[in-house]
Amino acid sequence: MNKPENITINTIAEKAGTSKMTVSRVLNNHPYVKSKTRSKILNLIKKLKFHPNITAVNLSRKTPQTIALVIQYEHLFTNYYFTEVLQGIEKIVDDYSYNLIILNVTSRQEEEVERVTNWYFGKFVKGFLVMVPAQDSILVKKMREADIPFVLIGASGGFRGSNFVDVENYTGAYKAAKYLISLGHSQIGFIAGPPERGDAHEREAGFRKALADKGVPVSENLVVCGHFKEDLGYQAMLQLLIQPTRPTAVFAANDLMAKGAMMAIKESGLQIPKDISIIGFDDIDVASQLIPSLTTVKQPMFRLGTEAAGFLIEYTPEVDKPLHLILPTELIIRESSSRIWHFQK
Amino acid sequence: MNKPENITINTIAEKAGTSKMTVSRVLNNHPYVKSKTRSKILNLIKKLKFHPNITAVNLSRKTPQTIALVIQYEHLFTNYYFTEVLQGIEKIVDDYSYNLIILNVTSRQEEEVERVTNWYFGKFVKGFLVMVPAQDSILVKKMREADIPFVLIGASGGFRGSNFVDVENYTGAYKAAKYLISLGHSQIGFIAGPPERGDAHEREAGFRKALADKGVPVSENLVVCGHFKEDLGYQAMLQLLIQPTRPTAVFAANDLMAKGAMMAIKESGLQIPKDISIIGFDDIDVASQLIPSLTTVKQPMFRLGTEAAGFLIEYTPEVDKPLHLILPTELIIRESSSRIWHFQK
DNA sequence: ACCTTTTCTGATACCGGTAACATATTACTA
DNA sequence: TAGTAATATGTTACCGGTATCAGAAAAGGT
Repeated sequence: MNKPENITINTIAEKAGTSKMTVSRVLNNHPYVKSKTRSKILNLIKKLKFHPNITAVNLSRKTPQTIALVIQYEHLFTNYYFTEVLQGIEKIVDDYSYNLIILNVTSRQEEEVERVTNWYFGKFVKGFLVMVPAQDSILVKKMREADIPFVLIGASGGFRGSNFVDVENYTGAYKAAKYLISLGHSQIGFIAGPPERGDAHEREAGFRKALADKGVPVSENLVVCGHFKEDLGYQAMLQLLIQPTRPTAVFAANDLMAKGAMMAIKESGLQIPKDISIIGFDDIDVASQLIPSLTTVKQPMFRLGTEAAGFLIEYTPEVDKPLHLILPTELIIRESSSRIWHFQK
Repeated sequence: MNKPENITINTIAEKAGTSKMTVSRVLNNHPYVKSKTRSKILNLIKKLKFHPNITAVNLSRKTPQTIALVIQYEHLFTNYYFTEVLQGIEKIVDDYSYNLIILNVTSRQEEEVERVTNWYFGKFVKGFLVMVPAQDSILVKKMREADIPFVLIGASGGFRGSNFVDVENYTGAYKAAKYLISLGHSQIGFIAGPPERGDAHEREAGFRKALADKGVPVSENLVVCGHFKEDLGYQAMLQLLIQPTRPTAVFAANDLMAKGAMMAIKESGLQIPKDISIIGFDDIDVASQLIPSLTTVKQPMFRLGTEAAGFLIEYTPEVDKPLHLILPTELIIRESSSRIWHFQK
């Protein structure tokens, strides 16, 4: 009758001839264990393939050792940089020996909200990292009402009471536009993101402000929306190309759209940056691999993840002040932008 | 000194004047509770906002009530149908009152494997649903070695010993190609997926077999690779368009590439389906919204999720036989395909 | 050599639920 | 109306760890 071989901390203690408390100390790297005892226990653990029961650990500790990341898969395809943020999160989670679970939410159904918050109420997670674009998310609303610890990633607008990490969308866009102007461009197109999203909105605002500050007029027919999607960026560029005053430079509110736009430009027989300079936002992986490589505004995506996760893990209610962190963006100049080449029209 | 208000099952029992066992029975819908007692307890639960401690529940039950979905975000962008599979999974998980967590893996690092398997060894999850494209995944290898329950979704090739659910890639592609031939086409292009992926391979094989069976020769210059990506589908189509014998029909191994191909066709001034018929694979959401709407091979994606999750949840080791389920695909005829219009060349 | 401090180990209670069994109540049957 | 079955509730032990405190062994100081 070989029973199912359920190896627990007791099994190890028994075989090692110690109490289970000593085994627990070894597991948690407690200093007060004789090195001989320690190694004997470690050997047994390895030999018997013992793994502590996550659930039991969680139950006996006061605070959970797990955090959850909440994302909306539907929107993932415009959150291309998501992967890099996740890497940052995982780095920190690992450093703290925490666990990370990912939860998916779709729309704005009450029912789904509970499925998420139950992980907190059920004392399994310490809190949430929230990456949903919509500000009006009822999930976020419920979390605030219930005093659940959470950190918004990349959605600062309208949440002054909550924790968030975000990037300088406004300033980044401002810098990009200013840079184009400094290269001599004055007919500058803009491919905007989805108007309902805060980050998209801020980027457009930064763009407009830079032009205004420098006395460059914004031609409204050179501002088109591409909803952060590559194919719509392509379409948007086609629109810009048929305008009577063709832009000499185009600023796309994210790299994906910039990529689409570059394709449109190339197909129309024009050259980048000779005929049209192009600049993006995000600095996603492929930006540097495009031909020509894409000038863009780099978001510190990895750090977005580390900061958010670090705060949540360290967070102590009633002690910590809300986290309002806005990370700087950086203009990365590559080949797709250049000084205006010749006078047009 | 208002203490942190930790509401447990004991709190409820005390206030209700019963034992905590009765409360537990109410929580689990056990029939033997007087309805008056039941409603009194339910009211207290609602009033005090009690939520059972997930961790404690897991610890006292023998089997965990949670399953994990393992995905590879890097590859997500070619797994566009992922969202629909997920919905199927969530449906079942919900029906069984289970929980679902999502775990991300990136490459093939040992370290990551342990992070995943620990959820099982730590007795928190009953098993895994695995959606990683690579057959050579060391995660899958380890899971097999350790006898961890798991179900592969959409990756049947080479895993005869493991559980999997997949779709009839071969047959689906065969049907699609046969259909094109039946419309009178004989110069048929094929835009292939990444050669290292089993599903891509099967689709190509089905395509080739159909042509062979019907005595239609495969021109190798009409077979190009698009790696399941939209923009590469576009590029691939451009390739096909400049071939000396332009195809009158093109079969793309997934809808995303078909979408890109359609764009290329339209831009070249040709009409779909008048000049070129096009057909995809997957039936992703947008397929029916394209103009013209896309004829495609529909995968039962939702059901892929329900079957996999259902099996894993019901699974009993040593009793159940391995799950080898291959779901049928269906040819959905829409506007993008038609009988050959005129004789070319 | 004795006393203090530091290092090491164990006993016990507990985290918050559920399982299994026992007991008390009601309902039904003859 | 007693006797049995069905319904309703409580008791106890336990899931597998950790915290806390107490005690033992080793190390250090004078």
